[in-house]
Amino acid sequence: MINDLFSKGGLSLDRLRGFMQMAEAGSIAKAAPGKPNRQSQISRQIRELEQFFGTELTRRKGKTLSLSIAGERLALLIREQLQDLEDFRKEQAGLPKSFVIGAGASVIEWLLVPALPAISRHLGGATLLTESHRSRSLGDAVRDGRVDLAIIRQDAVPTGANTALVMKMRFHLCIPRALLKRGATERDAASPALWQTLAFAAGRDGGQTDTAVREAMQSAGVDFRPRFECGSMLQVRQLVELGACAGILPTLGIRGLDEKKVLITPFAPLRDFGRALVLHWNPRQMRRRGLETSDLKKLAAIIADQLKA
Amino acid sequence: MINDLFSKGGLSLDRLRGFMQMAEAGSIAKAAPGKPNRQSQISRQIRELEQFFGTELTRRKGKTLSLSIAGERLALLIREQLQDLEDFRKEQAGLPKSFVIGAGASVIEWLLVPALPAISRHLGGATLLTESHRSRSLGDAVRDGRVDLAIIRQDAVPTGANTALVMKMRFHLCIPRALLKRGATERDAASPALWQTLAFAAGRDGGQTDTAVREAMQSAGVDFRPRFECGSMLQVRQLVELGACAGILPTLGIRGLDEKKVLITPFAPLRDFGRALVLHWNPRQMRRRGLETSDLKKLAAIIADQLKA
DNA sequence: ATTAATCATGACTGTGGAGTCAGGTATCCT
DNA sequence: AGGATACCTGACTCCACAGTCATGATTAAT
Repeated sequence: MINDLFSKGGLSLDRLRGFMQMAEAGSIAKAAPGKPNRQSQISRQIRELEQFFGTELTRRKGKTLSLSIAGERLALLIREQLQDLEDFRKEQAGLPKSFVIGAGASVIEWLLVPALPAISRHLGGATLLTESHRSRSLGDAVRDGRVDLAIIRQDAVPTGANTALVMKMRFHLCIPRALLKRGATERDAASPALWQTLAFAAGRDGGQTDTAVREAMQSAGVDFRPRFECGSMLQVRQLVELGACAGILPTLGIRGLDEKKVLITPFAPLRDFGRALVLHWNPRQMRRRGLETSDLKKLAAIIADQLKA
Repeated sequence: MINDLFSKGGLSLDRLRGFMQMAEAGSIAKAAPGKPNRQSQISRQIRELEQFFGTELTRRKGKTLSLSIAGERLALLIREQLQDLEDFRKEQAGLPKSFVIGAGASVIEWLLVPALPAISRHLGGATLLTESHRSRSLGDAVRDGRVDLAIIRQDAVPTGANTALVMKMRFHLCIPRALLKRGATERDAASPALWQTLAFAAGRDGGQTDTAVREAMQSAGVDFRPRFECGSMLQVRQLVELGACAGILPTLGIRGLDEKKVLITPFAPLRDFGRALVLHWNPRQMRRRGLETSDLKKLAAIIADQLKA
């Protein structure tokens, strides 16, 4: 019976919350940065929960802490429960729900942010939180409910299900005309020999896109030594826009570039590298939070529409 | 964000539990019988929760209390959450889960109890709790998770889904041979004229079975005045077994009756009244608790097998 | 009108647990 | 080796909340 839960002490919402915070942050220290008192408290709360449940919820792994199998399950359970309570509270108080949407930094900036008002509208005025993550960890975040929705490359999603296509991405070579001879054409721009002489900006985030560009250059025979190596594609675009250098930008990144000032042409070596960007969700999570598959497909369409505007 | 839940006080597991107890019992008084102190506490806990959520969870209905729409939802939510926590605890502690199985009193006695060991075995050694309910309220109990499984007449289940057939029930006229002339046959027993002269025992629980029997007698032209009117069919069977009177028993109730002492024959007026007994469950609830549809169908088969033994 | 339920409220006490501080230990980095 | 980092532990304080009792308000049953 449920009353067994209360027959012995050691269980409280605060403890569950403390444990969940540690689970989300990945370590106690990150869960309470700069607050050593709270750290010791979370440590104790976890120990008390472990006593209550009679199981190790955590495993020492080096000098840091990670979750055991049981801990993973409990963390998932607690997040769902607290979120259900919070949704109930918000609904009763007449407040909008809030959804967390994750994507890479450039996708957020170029695609998601412009679409946020329309998304919120379709979700009944929901509050939206954007979170920047790497593709890899986004899948995990969706799986265990830290992120409600993700915009992510299709190949980074374990299964093809629970996704709706948003757009296909291609790569474009963008060269400020100031760096070219007067009257240069797209044909001129397609020459690797030219690329070798140009100053380039490139990402250096170690992500798939970054790697692909570098490999493509290599196999085109270019000794690719970008003058600027940036932490994100956003910075690459800025440099291109300034006319400081050339760059390879994904479809999303060329919107708003002035074709009079920048020559934009498909980047041939990555012509077949086009990847689909999809909206990804956790079906169980979405069902709990009141979104049907049809809502999600509509959301994907809304985001895709953003590109046409 | 989930942290909003903790930004203001007034939420605690104890309060949620107090509210849920009231919700299950139907009133504060029933939730804490004979404990006026606990009563006042639950009353206060509910008020504090209402303040926390900013909603009325209860409605005064006469001198007693009932749940509002929001209250119903919250109660359902809390029961699920506490049960999930309890399941987690049990699992981690290596203890078996516990399941609540509901049915009518006679079904429990005649069908369910003999099958309990096999059911427990199939559920991995689960602890089983039987609960006697009327058909009508069983449906509700399954719907909101107070009862995990129910054995119930098919026509008492709102939708045909979420059920598996256990058996078909028919009605049998059972007459102690001591009340008949020596050498009486089944044919003799089928005469309404005889019925009129026999002492009968009948249920008087106002249930569908009871009503059907009385109506059938009436339309057979019998002025049906049972000598014994019993609260349950169990008592009817006892009286028949004692040889004190005749009775109409469902298929389940004739097992173990000594045919040498009791003449058992189909009760013709209710020949087409046969009703299916099904195992009924709440799919959402069962998914949460780790039972698949296939498990449940197997359970129904296990219970059905009980009849052959 | 009287009585009995049922729930609500106020005024407490006691306690479990959150919050805080001060070390202590193990591990990693250089 | 020395220092930084991350976690654990013990010893407290303080408070929110469970627990208890007495009483009042409303409604139902007789």
